[in-house]
Amino acid sequence: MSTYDDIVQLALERGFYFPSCELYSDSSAGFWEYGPNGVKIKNNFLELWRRELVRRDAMLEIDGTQIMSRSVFQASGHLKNFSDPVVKCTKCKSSFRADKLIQDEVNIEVPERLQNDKVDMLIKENNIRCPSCKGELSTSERFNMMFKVEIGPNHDEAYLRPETCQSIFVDFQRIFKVSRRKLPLGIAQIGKSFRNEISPRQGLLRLREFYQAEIEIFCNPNKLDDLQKFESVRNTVLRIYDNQQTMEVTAAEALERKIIPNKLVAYYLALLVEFFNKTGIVNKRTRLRRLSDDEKAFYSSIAFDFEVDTSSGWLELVACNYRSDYDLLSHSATSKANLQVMDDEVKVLPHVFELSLGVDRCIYSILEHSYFIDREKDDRILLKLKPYLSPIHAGVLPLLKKDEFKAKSFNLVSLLNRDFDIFYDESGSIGRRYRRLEEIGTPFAFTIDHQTMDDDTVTIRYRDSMNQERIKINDVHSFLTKSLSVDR
RNA sequence: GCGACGGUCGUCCAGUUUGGUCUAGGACAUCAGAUUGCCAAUCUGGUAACCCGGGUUCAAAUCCCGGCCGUCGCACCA
Repeated sequence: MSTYDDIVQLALERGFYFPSCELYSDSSAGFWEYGPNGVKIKNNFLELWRRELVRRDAMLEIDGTQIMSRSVFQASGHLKNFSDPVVKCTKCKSSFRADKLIQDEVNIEVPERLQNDKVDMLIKENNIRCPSCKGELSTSERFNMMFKVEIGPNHDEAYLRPETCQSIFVDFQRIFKVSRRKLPLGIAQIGKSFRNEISPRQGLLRLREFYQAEIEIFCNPNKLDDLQKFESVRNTVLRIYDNQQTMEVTAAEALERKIIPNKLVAYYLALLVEFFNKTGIVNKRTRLRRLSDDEKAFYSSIAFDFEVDTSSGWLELVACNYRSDYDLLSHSATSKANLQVMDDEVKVLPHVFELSLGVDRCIYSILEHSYFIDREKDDRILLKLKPYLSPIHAGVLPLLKKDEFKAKSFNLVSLLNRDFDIFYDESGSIGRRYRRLEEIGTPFAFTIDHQTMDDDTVTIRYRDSMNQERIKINDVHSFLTKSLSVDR
């Protein structure tokens, strides 16, 4: 059984995540729910993201709507670029990209944005038939990866956003005006995005409805190397993959060797790497892959993918794109608003460097890199999650199911449960209870035993080492506070 | 979306070939009780499933058709 299967099984058994609407047989692929443990680890992950990126760099966070008007996607290019003409064979039901099919069959250039009836005409004129069975082709239809929704009684056209960043671009002007901030300015957002994938697969790795945590850095394109705060990350080691090889260089070296073109990009890539070093994802199994020209999105001039090695290969977690002025320019043109801002007495249309993170993929990767089977100890399964990411911070367990043990336990629980995620468990043997806790990554367990009755100390048991120590009940709260803090 | 294979308690699996024995069985997990008292112990008892819809039949987990989901391959992935 592969690690992927292990994780899926653990997710199902312990409520990390599971298929949406599974009670009903008409549930669709590509939709997954986070269960109780999954929500907690996701929240903890996002709080770490806020800490290490948003707060550290004094970014501003917003929360935009998921439904956005048609014009937004006209400006962003999604209406045009996100939709393909598709024809189906009436006989064998195969479907084809109409523009590509015509191009292949008749060898003429077909513009992507050709009207449906023109496509149909071309197919008819050239007598194009199904390439696999020679059956007759249907008239063409548009397949757009965006989910269309209708608003109000007039069915006004709108869409579920296919990426969260559009909210940031359309909100930029107001935020910049009212926040009294200067360039460069990071605006961040956590939220859901929606893509009508043709064939979603592999659980959390490819979803139709998914979480993104995006950061858009608005900057003056003439000042990309004017960045004092770069000094704080100049020695941060980046693992960069380029030309089929991975090299480890500091941020400063990467600049000197022109692997990264400017300080601004280098600084944010370094922040991102430092953030991931605190997630429990193994550093040596990550890389910043420099994208070649033909892999880049059309709007991107500099592109790195932050990737992680998983049991199903290298997986893209964060797309880092220098989008230049593509977004603000097109929103400016479509909306007729002037989106220029003042920077040092000069009017400038900001450029954008983007860090677009796929939350669900990160959660999966963290689970996979944390999953261990302890062959020394009866093959116990444990998730070696960072304590601050764990869905349960600590267990509170009475050694015996006696009233005085329970009473002491409840006291301890009430001392802790407003500040930490605590699980109280009195059922079964003590060993079994420890095993259940460590399977969901709980780093500590406090056991109320006979000695507790004498001196108000409890046993603390550590997940990874299984070691035990005694600690005063009154010190437990500060112990947890200290143990759950994130290293600087 | 196409093709191949699959879908049975929370999880994994048996049963499907040859319809009736299935009132659907086991293991692990879970719950209650007993026992033990610091690492998945033991005993007793319990909860819990044939993916959905239609068809064939006296009778369907089992055969047929359609749908949905999953795995893999192809295509797709701004």
